[in-house]
Amino acid sequence: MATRDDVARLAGTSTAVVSYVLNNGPRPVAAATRQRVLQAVEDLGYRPNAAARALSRRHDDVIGLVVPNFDNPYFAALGTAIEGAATAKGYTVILGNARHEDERQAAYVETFLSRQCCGLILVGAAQESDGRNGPRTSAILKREQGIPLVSFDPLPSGANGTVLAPDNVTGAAAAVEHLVGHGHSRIGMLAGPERFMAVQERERGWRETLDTAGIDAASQTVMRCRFDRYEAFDLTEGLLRSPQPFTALFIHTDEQAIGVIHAARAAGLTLPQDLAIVSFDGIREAGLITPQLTTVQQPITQLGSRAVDLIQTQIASRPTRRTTEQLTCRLVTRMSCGCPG
Amino acid sequence: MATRDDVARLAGTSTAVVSYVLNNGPRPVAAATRQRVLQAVEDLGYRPNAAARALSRRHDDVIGLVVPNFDNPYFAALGTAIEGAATAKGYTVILGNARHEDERQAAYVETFLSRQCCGLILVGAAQESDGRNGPRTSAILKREQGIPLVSFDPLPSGANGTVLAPDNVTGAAAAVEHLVGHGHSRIGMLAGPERFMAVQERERGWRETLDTAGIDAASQTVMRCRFDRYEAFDLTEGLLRSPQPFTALFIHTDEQAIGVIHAARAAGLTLPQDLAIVSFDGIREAGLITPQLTTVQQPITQLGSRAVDLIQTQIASRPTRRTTEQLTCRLVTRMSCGCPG
DNA sequence: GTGAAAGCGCTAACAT
DNA sequence: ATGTTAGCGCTTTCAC
Repeated sequence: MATRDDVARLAGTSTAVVSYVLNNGPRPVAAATRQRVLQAVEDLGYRPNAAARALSRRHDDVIGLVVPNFDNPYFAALGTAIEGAATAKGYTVILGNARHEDERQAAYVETFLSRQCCGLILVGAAQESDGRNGPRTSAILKREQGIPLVSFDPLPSGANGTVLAPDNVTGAAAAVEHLVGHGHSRIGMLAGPERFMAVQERERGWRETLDTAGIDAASQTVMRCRFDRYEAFDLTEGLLRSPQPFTALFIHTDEQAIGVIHAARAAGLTLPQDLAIVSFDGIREAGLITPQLTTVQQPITQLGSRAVDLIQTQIASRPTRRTTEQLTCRLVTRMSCGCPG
Repeated sequence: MATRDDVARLAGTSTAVVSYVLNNGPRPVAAATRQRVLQAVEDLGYRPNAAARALSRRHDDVIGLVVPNFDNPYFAALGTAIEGAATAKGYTVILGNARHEDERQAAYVETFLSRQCCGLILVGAAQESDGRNGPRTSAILKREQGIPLVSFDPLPSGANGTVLAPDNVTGAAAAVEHLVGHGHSRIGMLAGPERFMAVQERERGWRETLDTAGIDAASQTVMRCRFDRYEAFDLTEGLLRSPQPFTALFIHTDEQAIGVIHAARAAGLTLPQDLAIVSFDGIREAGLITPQLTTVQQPITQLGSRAVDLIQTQIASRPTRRTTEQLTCRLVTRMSCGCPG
């Protein structure tokens, strides 16, 4: 493997100059010299050693991204958005799959940090009842003052960075209002595990909207299951075979709603006539499934690019406190709610 | 950030000893000394600098994995399997999303290589008409002699490593035989883009089985579309509204079959009565959708762990030629083919 | 505009 | 069993 020394030798210059041209700085280089260097790089098939560079610079243009599970289309889409935005700005992203385990998330964070990554983006890996990151992850984050950090969950106290999220409460409210507008008064909720902030927020949006509409939320059905379609299917399949105390359901995610659609089909129900549903996220599949899902569309692309922007900002001036930022969602009406489509 | 010097100082020993205990070798360390070192590491919250280590060792225990698209459940599952196997063996995997672009795949390969990764696993990113990797990726692979390499597509000539894949031909044959067994004689195929090896192989299995059964394959319908359910939906939705010259379809992937199921529903067809389908892959969703998919199940977990084993083998003795390895699939009969389920 | 050289944090051969 | 030390390939300050 050719090194920078070889390039310098071939170009008849010093190693410093090679750096200057490869990095476009910090010193200027004469056009002719630059040409010779570039030529030498080409001839040698030279590839810079990123480890050496990271060691010398004490940081690497790599963003560490941890997602809870890339089998989930929403996380896959968000991951793709983040990766796209990062790549466009010249960062490389390295992806870890936490599988919803604090241990694994912590291991990835350690790995990324030890590789001198320039920032961390953590998606939906809460483990604690207060919606914060799990103990192992939290411990690392608290120690790691100054690392650019964007989290889609609340940060542990002591960790600095920004919490980025969709406006769950408002989005959920729009969804439930829409269902009320369709004339429903018995509107249940299929929520997620209680320890997630997003779960709590969407549930709050549901509850408050119901109350505003004069419907007693406390007497409505609340069900809970994990985020995947399979679990939602298992939960609702048997249940939907008998009459239920709701005519409509607000569902925490599209992914879960897809499970409900399958379960309803298995139970012989026709949606939206027998059961109207509205969910949250706006994954692509929401537009494919029958009935097409009315859903609260998250600005996934913007969330991705905003996350990267925030990392960039924090690289420039290290985070010294926690900030929060919410992006607005918009209700996309399709057919599952009872609209003509 | 504490360094190895700090640890040595606190433990009252030399930096070499710290390395010996942290790496469990290459020299033995007295139990008492080891304890002091471990204690110092703990006290300082010391985290080794992976960049420095990679620079010094000239390699890093990281496996670079490139998938074409992690929005696709099959690739997500395979990625998860690979990641799980790698983690279990002490490797870290860094994931790149090529989005089916040679440029992007090549960029990831470069990145991984420049970070001293110890091996490369490339999944389904063929770009050439012969099923091989695209020009940019191929150029890199050819130059990079000796890097442990596992590819799920054919390797460019000049590159060494092993091509790992399911036994597509045999699997496809089993699927088509099953359809013939159900009494179908007009069995079309929904294939993928022709340039992929897997596409050619599954198509061959279909063709040969038809011929063996005395059915003229050349007069059967062949359709093609990309690997996602959306494209399969778009392709077949209009089409299925009018009578078709096939009563059964062998579909290249479950993902595409899901698109067909949605399209059939939109067209008012009932599966499997109006159209029987069998597909390939065995993703989890095959068991959820209605009708449940009869499919050729790939041994996804084994493919993942085998890929990592192969990397490990090649680390021990560098690859000097190309080898091929196929894993057997098995037909899982469910309802989409016409079986009672 | 260019070159020399001092590190960055770690590994491992060599010495004790 | 432990310590010394010469790199690994790159960046960057400082001199010229």
